[in-house]
Amino acid sequence: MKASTFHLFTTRETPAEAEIASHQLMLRSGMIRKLTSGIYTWTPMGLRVLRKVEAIVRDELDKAGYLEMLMPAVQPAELWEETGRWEKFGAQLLKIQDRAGRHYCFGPTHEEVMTDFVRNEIRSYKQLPITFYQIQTKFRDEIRPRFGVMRAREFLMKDAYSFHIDHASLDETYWEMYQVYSRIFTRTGLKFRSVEADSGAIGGNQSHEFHVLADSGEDSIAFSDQSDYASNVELAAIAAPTGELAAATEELRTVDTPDAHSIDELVSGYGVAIDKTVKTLIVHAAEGSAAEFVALLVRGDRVLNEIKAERLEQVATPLTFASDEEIHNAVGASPGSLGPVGLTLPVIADQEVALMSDFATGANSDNQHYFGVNWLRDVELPEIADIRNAVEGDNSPDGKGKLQLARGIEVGHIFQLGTAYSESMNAVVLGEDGKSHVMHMGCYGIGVSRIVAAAIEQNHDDRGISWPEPIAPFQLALLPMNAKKSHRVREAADQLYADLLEAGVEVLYDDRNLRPGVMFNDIELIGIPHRVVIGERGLDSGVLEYRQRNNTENGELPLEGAVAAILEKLL
RNA sequence: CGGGGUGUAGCUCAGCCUGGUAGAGCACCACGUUCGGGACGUGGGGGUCGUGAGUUCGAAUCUCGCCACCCCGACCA
Repeated sequence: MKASTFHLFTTRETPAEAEIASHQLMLRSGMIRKLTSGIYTWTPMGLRVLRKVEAIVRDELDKAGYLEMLMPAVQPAELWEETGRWEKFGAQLLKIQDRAGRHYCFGPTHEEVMTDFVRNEIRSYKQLPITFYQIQTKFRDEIRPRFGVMRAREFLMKDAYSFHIDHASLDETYWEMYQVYSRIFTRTGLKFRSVEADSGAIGGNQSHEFHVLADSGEDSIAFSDQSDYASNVELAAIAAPTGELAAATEELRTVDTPDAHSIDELVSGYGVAIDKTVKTLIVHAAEGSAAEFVALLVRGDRVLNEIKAERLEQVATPLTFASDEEIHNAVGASPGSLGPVGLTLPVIADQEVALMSDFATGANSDNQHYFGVNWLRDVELPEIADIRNAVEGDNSPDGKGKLQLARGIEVGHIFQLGTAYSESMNAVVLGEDGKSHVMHMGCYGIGVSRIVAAAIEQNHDDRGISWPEPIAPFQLALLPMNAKKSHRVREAADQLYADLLEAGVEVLYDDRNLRPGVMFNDIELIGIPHRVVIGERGLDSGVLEYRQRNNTENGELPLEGAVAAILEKLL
């Protein structure tokens, strides 16, 4: 490809709207342009990368025997009403009407359409298992689109759905897909990690996320330093801390704390160590409980894990925090002054809290706290549970090692859906026993456009993008120096370009007749992995200059037999 | 959805407070010089100042409405 006709839409300045590196670099390198909030045009350069990722995904899925198809982006409301998701999906569902006033949505996902197709076409267990996939533009009306294509409203996604006669078959395909995903992400050349994930409200019993590791990632993942355990931090269980309840060394005392309405104020205003504070959160109790509310205790510097809390049988689903007014009515104090001592509500303490001694907590009376609180002596030890987010250094739940935290960008998610959709949509097949069986389903997503952004987050420097070779828009950039004046350079470059094309190399030939600095900067910004420079100096001594994008040293290649030498350098 | 901010040339921004002929740098076009790490000179094209009302002799500038975009928050005791 010649740069003169391919058009590079690079810019020197960073658009003000871009915050993170990948967004800035995608704009500056001319890969994308914003049309409106969360909606982007892919330029020829950007599209090349997107297609590279897509090709890897498609190739591995095809090899695994899964079947590509293409479903409509626009879907009728009736299908979504069958599963109840027309209402449940929420504001992210883009609803549209045709001229007759009929209701549709722009598909954010395709469980309904897929299940509808399969229930109409698949009749017998003999046709199972079967897995279909598509690579298609999705639309989710994100609450807050940001970071360019990383969290866009319109995005390219690979979604796959598998159908099975029973759970055992689903489980088999699920783990097969897990392996396929591992191969896909390995092939992209990105550092990634698969983690146990929340199977969430959809139900099902298995779910894994695949994360590209990057410091700027929106998700936090926890993994053991001594085993294979890895999990979304939201889900990461924490093994109970070892140790005994320490003996009390302080007297229980009531302290007037008119300035302390939060843990931070308690710590900064009254000299309490934050790991000697306990915060008390009041949530709604499960329906049918004796009490209306439940108190949850976590250490002052910890964060309640809502997924874990919601799983407690005493706690209402979905987790609902009591309002200030409800707290006042139930306890007689403001939210900032709550504590377990003298509390008449059921109390559940985080396992770490249960081992604390001499701690500070609200006195259930406004403007007062108890200091020097000790379990057993001052208040009965409550029920204990794991209800907080994991932090670095917690015990790994598999009993091996400590947890470490890393940031990740979720680029893949696999799910055992079970019969959630097939049941509500009556997707059944005849089994070997001659009876109807509700099909078991799995669904498997990959954020194709997000992978592009994630790859940049993981692979860039102050000069621009540095693509992993498998997804680079071009393998090689060919830069002639002063070709305008030097016929020798021009001819040598033209010839090498033709030879490289002949050899099947994806080469970007910068024939724009620009000053060298401009070409170098553009090519480095775009992030092409290999670069060959042809100049008068080299021609005199029969060499080409060669450099890799992630290197700052120049090397040389012989002009004679240059193509073969270049091919050696390519992946 | 709540809070904050910004809309002026393709991009980054100044001008607005204190109303009076719309600016800079980059980018773009022409010519010349230059040519191994974002050159220079000369000349030039390009903006109904987001939009609608209002105030005023006069509005980019003041007032109000609307729209768009960006940021923060929606784990708080």
